[in-house]
Amino acid sequence: MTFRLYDTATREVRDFAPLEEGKAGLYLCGLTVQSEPHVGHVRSGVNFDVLQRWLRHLGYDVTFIRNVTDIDDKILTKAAGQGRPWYNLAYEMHRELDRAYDALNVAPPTYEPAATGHIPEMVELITELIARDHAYAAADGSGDVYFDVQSWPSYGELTRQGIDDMEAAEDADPRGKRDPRDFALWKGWKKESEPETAAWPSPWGRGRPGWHIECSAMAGKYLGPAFDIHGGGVDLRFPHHENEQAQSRAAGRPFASYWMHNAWITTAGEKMSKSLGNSLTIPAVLKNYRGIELRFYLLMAHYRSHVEFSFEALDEAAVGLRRIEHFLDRAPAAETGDLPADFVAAMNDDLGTPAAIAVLYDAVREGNRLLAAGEDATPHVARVLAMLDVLGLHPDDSAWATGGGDDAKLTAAVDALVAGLLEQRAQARADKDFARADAIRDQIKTAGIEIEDTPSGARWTL
RNA sequence: GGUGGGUUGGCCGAGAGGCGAGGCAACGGACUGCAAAUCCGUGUACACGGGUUCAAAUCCCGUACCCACCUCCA
Repeated sequence: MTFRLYDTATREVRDFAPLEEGKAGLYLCGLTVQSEPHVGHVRSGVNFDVLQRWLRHLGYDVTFIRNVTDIDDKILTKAAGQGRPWYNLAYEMHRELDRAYDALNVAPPTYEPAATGHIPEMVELITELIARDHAYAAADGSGDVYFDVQSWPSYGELTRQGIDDMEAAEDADPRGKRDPRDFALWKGWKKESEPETAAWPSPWGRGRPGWHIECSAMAGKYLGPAFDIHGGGVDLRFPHHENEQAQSRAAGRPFASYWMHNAWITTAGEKMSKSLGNSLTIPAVLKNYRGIELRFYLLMAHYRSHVEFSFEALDEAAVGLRRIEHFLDRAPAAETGDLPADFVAAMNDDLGTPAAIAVLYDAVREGNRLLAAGEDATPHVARVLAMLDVLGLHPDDSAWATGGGDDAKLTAAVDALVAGLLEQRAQARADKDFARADAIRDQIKTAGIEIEDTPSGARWTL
């Protein structure tokens, strides 16, 4: 059975056929590091992390490039408003993003290039485009360089739009554009409003890169002129990905074979954005939820499905996850085993994580049934661990071991205290003094600790 | 105006012509001193109106409503 994935360009699920046998090259448009990451931002990170893990599981040698955009209008404006250097803001938010990815067990890519580190590659690409008559330096002396969309007949092919049907942005400054739909490859330095640190030398004067060119340049540098899969959020299809493809192909690079786009996470029916406040930033959510719970929640929906975020749904996901964890807690330890065929089929079908999780629950239920019957559930434990592992949800994964020493010490301390009380309760139960036994249980419960009686004695959980 | 997507049970969320994915909640049962945990059982869901078909949530036509993108966006 082969891996199949939905390709936005062809609008159909297609067999994955890599350019080079046994290898897979992935490029994901990462974030513009201008504010704290929120739940919506990390979705593509988690989705592509699952893709990366699945391709590796299938035996592919994966090269995964996920960029960071560390210079753009917003960063400049925001940093100026805060009275600090733009690079300081971008760097801080980049570190914040790394923490969010770590908390969700999003494995690092092969490399995470930043736009500002690849100015020469972009200049090179722009030069090539000018030489091929697909780009031009603005005649108004602004130092801007634009891509000439009229010079590229297949412009619009990715999103199936004809140039004539596109609305030109009403608020777009026409500047030196030949056509209002031409987009900036290079933005000339505006001395009066932009810091000199945000301007790099180029054949067209000092300036900074347009948004789209960085991805074409970096994908080209690390993955070559042609690579397998390019991904990002649906909003990036146009203009970002359309432009990336146009400028890359116009420069003679075939570019991506498959395009993957994840759907939105909205709140109150709206796109998440800074205007909705900070309650949904990753640091805020992680105050009340574990990273593994958020990751599980994100994987319960298919990556191409729109998700209406709610804390109620996140709570439900967390409860469901705890059932899986509880099974592993009480079942005998086992090594990670093989994946059930149904799980593999679900994942091979365009990363069908919801169907895959259904298989996971089937294994948990059957394992619990065997445990209740006093039979050997080891094979089911092995299967469950294998499935969790490939989804990045393995409980022993070091990513979940946050807090470190203090947490462990605290757990040990609580365990000692609760153990004493449980001993008293066990004695009371042995004496049939159930009133006293229940009083002890209530006392422990008041502290937020649940007691559960098992054949081998009582156990506690927070 | 152009392009793409959506509407599934109390809730979340899969599926894409024929056995009711799965989860959460609820109810009944088993187990338990009582619980908890666990297991077993319980639901006649597919926006609306037509059509095709032996068979439609799934295909076709139409209608309604919602959303995204159209050069800042995960």
